[in-house]
This record gives sequence, C-alpha cells and structure tokens, in this order.
Amino acid sequence: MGPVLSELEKEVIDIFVRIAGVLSLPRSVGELYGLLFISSDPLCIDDLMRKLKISKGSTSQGLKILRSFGAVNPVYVAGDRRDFFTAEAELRKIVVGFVKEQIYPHLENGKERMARMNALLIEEPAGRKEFVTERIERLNGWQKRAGSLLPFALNFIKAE
Amino acid sequence: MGPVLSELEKEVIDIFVRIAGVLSLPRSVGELYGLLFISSDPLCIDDLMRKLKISKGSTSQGLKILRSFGAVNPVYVAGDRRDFFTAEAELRKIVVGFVKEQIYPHLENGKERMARMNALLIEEPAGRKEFVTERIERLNGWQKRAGSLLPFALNFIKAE
DNA sequence: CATATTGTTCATTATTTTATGAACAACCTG
DNA sequence: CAGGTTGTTCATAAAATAATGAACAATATG
Repeated sequence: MGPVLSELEKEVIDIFVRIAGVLSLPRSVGELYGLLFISSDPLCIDDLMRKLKISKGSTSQGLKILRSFGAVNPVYVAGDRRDFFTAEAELRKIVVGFVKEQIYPHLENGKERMARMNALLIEEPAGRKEFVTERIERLNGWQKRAGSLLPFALNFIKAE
Repeated sequence: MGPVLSELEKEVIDIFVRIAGVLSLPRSVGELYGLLFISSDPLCIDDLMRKLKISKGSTSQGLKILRSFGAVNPVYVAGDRRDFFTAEAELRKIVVGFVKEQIYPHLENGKERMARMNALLIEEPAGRKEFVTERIERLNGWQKRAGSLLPFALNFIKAE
C-alpha cells in the first residue's frame, strides 16, 4: 500500500466526504472514515495522515469524533505500540451512535419550550391571540410528528 | 407592532434558527421564516430588516431562498407598492419543496458511481478483491435503503 | 530512570461561509 | 419622462469553522 490514494480509494472517500458535509461534520472526518472503510487492514494515525495528507492534529481529532459515535473500532496489532483502527461497517451501529451522540443532545426538550411559549401567550393582545395560539399548536404538532419519525427511521435501518 | 421583537417572537425565531442550522441554511433564513411564521399580518422587506436588524441584502437573499422551496408566499397588499410575504405553514409543502430544490439536485446519480467503482474493481490486486467487492456491495445496499427511506418520510408528513 | 515513541491539546493560521451595503436595475407615479 | 421608490446583485468585510503543527502528556523500552 503506497503513500498515494488509488482511484477507487478516492472514489470511496469522496462519498464519505459528501456524507460528512450533510451531517455537518468536518471534511477530514469523512476522509478518515472513507479510507478506513475501503482498507482491508487496520490503519494507524501515521498511515492515515500520510495517505490523506492531513495533519496529525486533524487526524487525532477526527478519530476522536469517529470513535465518539462508534464509527471506528480500535484494533490490537501485535508488536506495534501504535493505535490501529478499522471502520465499523454495520450501518445500524453507526446511526444509533450518531443519533445518541450528535442528535439527542441538541434536541432541546420541547416540553419546556412549549410551556415557555404558552406562558408568553397570555401577554399577547386579544386580536392576535387566536392566530398565535394556532401557530404554537402547529409547532407542537410538528414536533410530535418529528419525534415519532426518528424512532421509525432507526427501526428502518435495523433490517441490515 | 413595534420595531422590537417580543419575547414570544424571539422564542419562535430561535426555533427556526436552529432548524436552519440543521439544514445548512444561513441563520438569517431561519430568522426570516420564524418572524413571518409568528406574524399574523404579511410583512415586507423593510419590516423584516427593521425588526430582525439584518441588512437589506440578507433579507432579499433570504427571501429568495425561502421562496425557492415555497416556504413563503407573496401576498398582495392594496395601496402599497412593496412586496409582502406570509409564511407557508403547511409542513408538507415546505418539505416537498425543500427536498426537490435542495436535496435531489445534490443527490448524485448513484448508478453511475457504482459503475465507476466496479470498473476500478478489476484493477485491484487479487488479495484485496474479495474485501473490496464486499465493501462496494455494502455501499450499494446503503444507498438503496436510503433511497427508499426518503419517499417514506415524505409520505409520513402527508398526514397533516 | 533516561530516552524514545505515540497521541492529544490548543493557540494560531487558513479556509469557508455569511452578512453588509453601495451600485444598479426595474418599475411606478404624477 | 424625470424623480422617486423598491428589490436585487455582488464586491467586500466580518464571522464562523476547520486545519495546522509545536508543545505537552502519557506510556513503553532498554
């Protein structure tokens, strides 16, 4: 395995760089996962930074992110002190980890927010009250629907 | 309606600013939609920039984005030359518009990509071939699954 | 325990994204 | 059609995000 990326490696990395973009993750995270995904042998930080031509800092931090939601598995390599990694290839595990680490923490408790908004509602002038109440109700409906979509989507993945 | 945002307005705008972040849209787009969503009367560019304290350029461009996926409706106001807008509050319409304008165009044709990768496969050394084939197959499976999730999610919204 | 190796952290730099506002174009309006 | 109003565009500025790499911490090794 030379220090230069093959065409196939580039193609696969490109896929994951795009996915990283959609998920608001740094480009380097996509590169790291992409290369690991298409590598049959475990790679260490040095391999990754050399092949991807990214800095040691980016590599270390990128791996930290990937580990945080279980997209990458540490692997023991006999006779080598360095840490090696392979890509977790089971989609369900990654998605569950990602949702738990990156989605749920940012999913503010909507109940609180609804309470706050309803409290503010009483200060609204009479003329606007009806309209505003309808809008808040609508937001509540959207939230409930979104809340039930997520579990379903997770379930959908399960059939691996 | 004064030039200053009420607490309720701020609360609602905050919701849509967060949503804009998730969707990789500029903050100002979330602000604009949020204010329109909680305003019973149509607003013009001047209203929006004054209340949100954002520039005319941002306002114009933000409305352009919102119009592009139908999140905002132009409204005629008698005796006023300016353009007025209200928020489209039907979730399904917005989501459909968003997917059509912002998702589909970036959804590269996966068939092409698979063909490209399979062509590159024949150059792989014999030892790696099996592994690489499995990975490409896996990517293909993920893609197909994702392709069937999107229509389902759209359908899920329909029950408004 | 002295030295070497490996990984992490974080201040700085580079890059990308977003906002600004002046110039402009389009369009009323009298 | 001259003057005024409104919306858009786009070069530039500001802000946010990501990458870099040197300093450091942790650990192994002889």
